[in-house]
Amino acid sequence: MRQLYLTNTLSHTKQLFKPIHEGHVGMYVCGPTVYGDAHLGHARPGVTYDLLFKLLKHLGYKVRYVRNITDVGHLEHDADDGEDKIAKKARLEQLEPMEIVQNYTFRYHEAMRKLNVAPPSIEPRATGHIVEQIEAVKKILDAGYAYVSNGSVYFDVEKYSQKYNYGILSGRTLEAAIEGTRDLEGQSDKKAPYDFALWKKAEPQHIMHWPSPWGEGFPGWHLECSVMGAKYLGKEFDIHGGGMDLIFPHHECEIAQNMAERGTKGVNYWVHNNMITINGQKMGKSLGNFITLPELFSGEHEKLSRAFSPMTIRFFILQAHYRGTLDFSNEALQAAEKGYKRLMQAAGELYAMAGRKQPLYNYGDMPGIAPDTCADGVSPEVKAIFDGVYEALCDDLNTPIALSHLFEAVRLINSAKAGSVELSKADLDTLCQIFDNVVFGVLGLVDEDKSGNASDKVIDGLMQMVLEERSRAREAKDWAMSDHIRDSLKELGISVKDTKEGAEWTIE
RNA sequence: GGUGCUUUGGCCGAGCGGUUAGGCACAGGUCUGCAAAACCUGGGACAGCGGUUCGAUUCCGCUAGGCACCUCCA
Repeated sequence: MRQLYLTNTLSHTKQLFKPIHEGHVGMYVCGPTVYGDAHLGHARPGVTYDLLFKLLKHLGYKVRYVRNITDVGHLEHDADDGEDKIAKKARLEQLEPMEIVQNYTFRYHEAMRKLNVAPPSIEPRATGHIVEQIEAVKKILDAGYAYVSNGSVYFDVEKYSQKYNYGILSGRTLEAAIEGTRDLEGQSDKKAPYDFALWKKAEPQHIMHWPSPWGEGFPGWHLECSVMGAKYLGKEFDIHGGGMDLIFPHHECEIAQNMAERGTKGVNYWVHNNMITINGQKMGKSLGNFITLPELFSGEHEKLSRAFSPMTIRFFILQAHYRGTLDFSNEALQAAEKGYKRLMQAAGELYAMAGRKQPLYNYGDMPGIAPDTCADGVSPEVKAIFDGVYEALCDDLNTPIALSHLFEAVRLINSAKAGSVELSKADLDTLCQIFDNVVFGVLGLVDEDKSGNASDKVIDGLMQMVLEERSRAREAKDWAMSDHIRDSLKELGISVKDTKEGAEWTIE
């Protein structure tokens, strides 16, 4: 089995990944709070952890991947009057909170499916685990790291800090926390401004609440991930992922809760993806500079020059390393689209040359386990691609490097087609294996032109007919007719290319 | 204010103590009725100033710009 290295936020270094139980991996990722459509920023963890999920499986691990849906407890801000995001949306739209949750969960799943992000093994919801969360609060209270105040329960950060390191993940000190949050005084139920809520009392007008030993209320946001992670993956598990903006306070609080409740930090490897920016600034709901995924797919947004397909978005994300920021622009997406199409085009050529059928992996289907070495008899160029791709992926998910090797493969394939390079059967087989396993498998790319439905067959037939007519015109040197057909098709968004083997066409 | 990150060719985006990442765009060539694609070739970069080193884009310091977190955010 190949060795995988991951950057662990906890140790600030790249570490060899070793699971707790050999051959098995438990992975938890913070999913969305479903009070609005997912935007481009949400696509990043979606794709990144889908990649990690698929890579782990491809490396031979049995993976349990838990990604939650936050449907309660996520407040607008930390003050006592902070309103629950779901409840607020429900109030504004005059809907039952669960209608909001249902609608946006469905739409999130739709967007993820289009991006070919596989569904997780388990997708738990916070409201489905109120009982477990109440139990956790009790344990933290019993352990002495929380206090009840006016119907709410707060985590006692100062008490915790006497024994443990609050700030172990984010690198923040308690002093810094004190400095940073001095403002509100007297107004709060909290003993200290940096304490965080485990359970919040529901005000009379609050529409989401459950009974508890401390009165009617709802769980604090940080608690759900601690509780659901432990429930489905155990008191200690391997990987926890999420956006970098969740490091503090969300994940810091999670560790504190874990230590206080069960005496373990809970997670061995913390993996964080960086943000997508727009004009150099973080794309985010609060800044209002976000573009939702449905908007990207349809092109209906003032900042978009046109629509971009899901695979263009996926490729765009894969072209950057997950720990770096990635800047959105129409130009960058157009470049990504071209690169993606070039890769797919070459894939089609490759399978045709090898006399194989191109696989259409979709939505979580995966090929087999990664071979440790490539077959004997392949050329040095192909071997370099094989090794380079796997080394890059196993080196902290370095997809840009993996893609650069794959574009080497593209050049080889095209050169072979042009006749300037010879590829042996072993070479073709190995390249097919790489495309099967990595391009369509781990990277999760789908050839959008070839993954069509029944109506595409009609189009294929029509196109064949039209191109035969054009071919006849060309044989008769009727260039006017020939060009007229090509131009007319162009207007419909279909481009025709004449090659030695006849005319080829693609939909723009 | 505190903590951390970052500055790479026209654009996006890797890497790294000595040898071309890659994609997009651009220029020339091959091919072609024309075009497109493809292939070949090419230019052009490591914010600035010092230091360490035989040698720095890569390490250190300073300066300037940018960003993130410290409220909710993937």
